[in-house]
Amino acid sequence: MTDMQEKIPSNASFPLNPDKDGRQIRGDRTRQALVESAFEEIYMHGFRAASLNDIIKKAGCTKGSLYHHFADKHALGLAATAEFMGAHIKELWIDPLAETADPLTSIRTIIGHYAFGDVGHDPRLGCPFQNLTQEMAGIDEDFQNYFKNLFEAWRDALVDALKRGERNGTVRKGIDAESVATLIIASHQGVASMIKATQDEGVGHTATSAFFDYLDSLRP
Amino acid sequence: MTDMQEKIPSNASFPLNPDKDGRQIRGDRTRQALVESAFEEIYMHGFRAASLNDIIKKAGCTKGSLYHHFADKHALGLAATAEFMGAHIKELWIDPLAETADPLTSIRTIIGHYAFGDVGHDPRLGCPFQNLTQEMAGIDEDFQNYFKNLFEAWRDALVDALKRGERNGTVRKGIDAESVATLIIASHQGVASMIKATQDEGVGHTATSAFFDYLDSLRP
DNA sequence: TAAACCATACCAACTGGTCGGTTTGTTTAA
DNA sequence: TTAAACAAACCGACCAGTTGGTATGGTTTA
Repeated sequence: MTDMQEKIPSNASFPLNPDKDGRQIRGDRTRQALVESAFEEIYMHGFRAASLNDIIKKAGCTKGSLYHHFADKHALGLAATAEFMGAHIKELWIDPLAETADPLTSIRTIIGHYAFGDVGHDPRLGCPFQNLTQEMAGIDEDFQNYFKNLFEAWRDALVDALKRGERNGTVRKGIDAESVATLIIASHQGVASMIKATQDEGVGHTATSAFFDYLDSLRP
Repeated sequence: MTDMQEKIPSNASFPLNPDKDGRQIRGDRTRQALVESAFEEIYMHGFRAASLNDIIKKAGCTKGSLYHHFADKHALGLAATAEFMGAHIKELWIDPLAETADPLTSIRTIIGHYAFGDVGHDPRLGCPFQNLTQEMAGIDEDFQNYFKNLFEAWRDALVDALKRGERNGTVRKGIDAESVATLIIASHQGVASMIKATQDEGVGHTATSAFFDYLDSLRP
């Protein structure tokens, strides 16, 4: 259950050999189909409301396969979460921030991606991270820990980039990088939340305008 | 079901007559107990996970009473939502903003209440509005409409106050009041969301510091 | 009496999870 | 080169428990 979380991300080399249907890769394919359909069902209905029967239907396998690969629903959900959410935050936030010399511009670009809806998910369905976080926080320790770690990595990437900006003169000196980083994430999450609440993407554009002004206020 | 939404808020004059146990007020009392325990259960477990059996147990009545007063779970949830959430937003935001001459200071005070946890709910359980919004938005039209209206009233109160501040010189002229108001709500919701996600109230204090700086940047 | 109010027993649908058994691919040994 | 032995992968009927909701009859009050 706990080692599941560490085991999942290491499936990078799939498909190994799509032609030969060996025992190993057949199992891997079933498992991958389960994880993918689990993520979709969880994203659309939430973890608790996601039905295992629907998940296996979408994955094209049966209960037996599911419980061969995963101990229980909890382990499946954790696997799906780790595989997709971690990758999303890493690709869209952590990696771009890691080396940028001008963090405020980078952040503006990233937020712009969200505002214009090319981040791979329907904004009206909410941010997957936000959705699951709100549902599972406080009721499941394993999900809780995963969120906490992911959030810390996210915020640390922002803090590092902001401090780098302070040193090279693209960010006003004297700001509290941790505080600003936290507010940036919170604002972003909040906007996603409001878009979902109102089912109106216009809210995102409206808020983004003021958010960009805020970013500018952090310039020297 | 739809008229329920309009019927609920007009119970302002409760209790009517606690001494005389007439038919009318006996029913009102049962109904009120149901609405209250429904709100608590929904707040703690979410709407879908809230069990009607638990609700009637906490309310001290039975299924018969419940389905005498409400058409179904949906109507009960809507009633509880309208009664408690609407009142909360009105008391904490809309009323104080309605007449203030210095909106930025008022907003700072309101956010301060949340940051120091004296708003009547455990921050780690999340904001009730935020919780329900995230769960029900996009899957239930009636809840959706209620959220949309409440959010608009909330934002309008902020916009009016900010424009008033622009006129009387407590707010910098030339800001986009709608945009700023939207970002303020989003930030606040986002912070609540992050506190719940990390189960760490310190996040609120950290983010609030940067948020106060942002408010100051809106001064003349 | 009539109507509002409440209690109990009950229902079909669905939940996550289990289990005995079958299929399939690999390994071993003759 | 076969065939036996083995284990991973898979199947689907089934389980107990819970859900929201209903049917029906009794009680309280105007």
